[in-house]
Amino acid sequence: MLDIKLIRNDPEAVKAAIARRGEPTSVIDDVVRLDARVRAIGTERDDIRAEIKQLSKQVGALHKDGRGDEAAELQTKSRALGEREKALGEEADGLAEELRSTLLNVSNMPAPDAPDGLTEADNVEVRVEGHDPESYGPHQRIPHWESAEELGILDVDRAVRMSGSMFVMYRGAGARLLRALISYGLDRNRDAFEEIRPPTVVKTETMTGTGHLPKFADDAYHLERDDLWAIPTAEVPLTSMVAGEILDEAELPLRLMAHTSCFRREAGSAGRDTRGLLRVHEFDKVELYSFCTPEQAQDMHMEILARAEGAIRDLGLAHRVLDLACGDISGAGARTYDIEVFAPGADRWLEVSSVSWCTDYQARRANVRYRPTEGKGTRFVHSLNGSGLAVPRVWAAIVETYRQPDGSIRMPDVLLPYLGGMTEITGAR
RNA sequence: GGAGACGUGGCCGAGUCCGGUUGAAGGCGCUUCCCUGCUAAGGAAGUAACGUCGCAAGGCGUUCGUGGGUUCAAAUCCCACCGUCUCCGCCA
Repeated sequence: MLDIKLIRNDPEAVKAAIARRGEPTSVIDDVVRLDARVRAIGTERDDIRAEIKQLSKQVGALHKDGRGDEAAELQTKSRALGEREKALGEEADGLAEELRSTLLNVSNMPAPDAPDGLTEADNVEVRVEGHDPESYGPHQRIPHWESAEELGILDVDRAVRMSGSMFVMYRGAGARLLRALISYGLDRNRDAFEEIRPPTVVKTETMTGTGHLPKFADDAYHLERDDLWAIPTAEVPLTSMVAGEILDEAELPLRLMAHTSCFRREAGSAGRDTRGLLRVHEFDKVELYSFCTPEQAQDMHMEILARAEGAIRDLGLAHRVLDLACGDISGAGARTYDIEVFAPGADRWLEVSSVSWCTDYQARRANVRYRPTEGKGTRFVHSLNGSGLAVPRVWAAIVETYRQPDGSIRMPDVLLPYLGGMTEITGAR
């Protein structure tokens, strides 16, 4: 969430920033109004509390001296104050809650240099690499859901039978390729990132802490009996890892990475992208994540982008980098770059990574701070995240890009160390 | 799943039975200063976060796992939840 003090001091600037996303700015006025009332009532309540504390001390002293009558008098007075305090308290709490929930629905302010525009059509293409539409042979123009099924390395029908539509199953060499991609994705970042294997199922509290609830409840899987949620991304447990903590500046930047399954109901996109691996309910992903100081954030954003893009580039996949327009940046982000690979068979660009700089927006909500080495007090950290490797779509792009005229699929060189001598896929085994 | 014990500041650890200047003894750690040829030892002072008011000094409030309740007053009493530990059962 946004800094209430910033809104208080300069509501117009905040409104201007929010407007760039195409979101209504009237909520800012609501926030300012609520905030003023919360503070006014809060001050009054605090004064009464202070008075009650004073009286209570006196009561104690009087009892000790055996002056019960005088004490009883003060008690009556204090009791009356207590009722007033309670009433004020309820009002203050109610308003504070309203303020908080209003504030939670305000998205982060886009970075000043994020491109203008409200839709993905306004995204700015930063660069394209390795893409030449003329260069693809007819053998590469076969969508993976056809070629992979034919080779027996992807089995959608049976997965659907056991789990429903939009679930998939990899088999044989296909499963091995998937596993190789995960190891590859983790290993190439091992120089700087700590590998985490977090739980994939978390409490309601945890999902709420990262802002995935209540807003995206419809998009997440819920285990009702135990009131647990399947994570939509490793971002959830990674953020929660340090939620509420105060870090030392010396430990920053904290770099974390995690491979997990990610679960998404895709409630809003039923019927779209249903073929093959374009959009699935459960997928593997290697997530890169960092907490750092505001000063380190810019470089860290570039570092994560470079690492995510590097992984795609070294796999030899055609790809492009987009600088997202304000209106297309997700709620917590201030600046986001997307990486899309080109899948020649499906004949379309597939988003495989979204690298976001969330400034202190997430940290404020999760309450992650750090203690500066110089100076006193605490500051909120900045958080950044990006998919290091979203497996299914990369898998699909490899299967399509590396398909040979004879129908076999050559393996990218960088994956060979993970494939135990398998240089091509000619069948499931 | 059953039975029991427990959850206090950066850490260890008193206080909880018998509620009252206890935001919390003592210790460790850390910071600054003194002493000292250097280091160690020793001495002195300081050492939570957040909110709010204030130019500031500082005042007030909140926080002893979390949330409720009782009371003039709660770390202390009651309830619920979360978590940890021990024993038993079960089990990859």
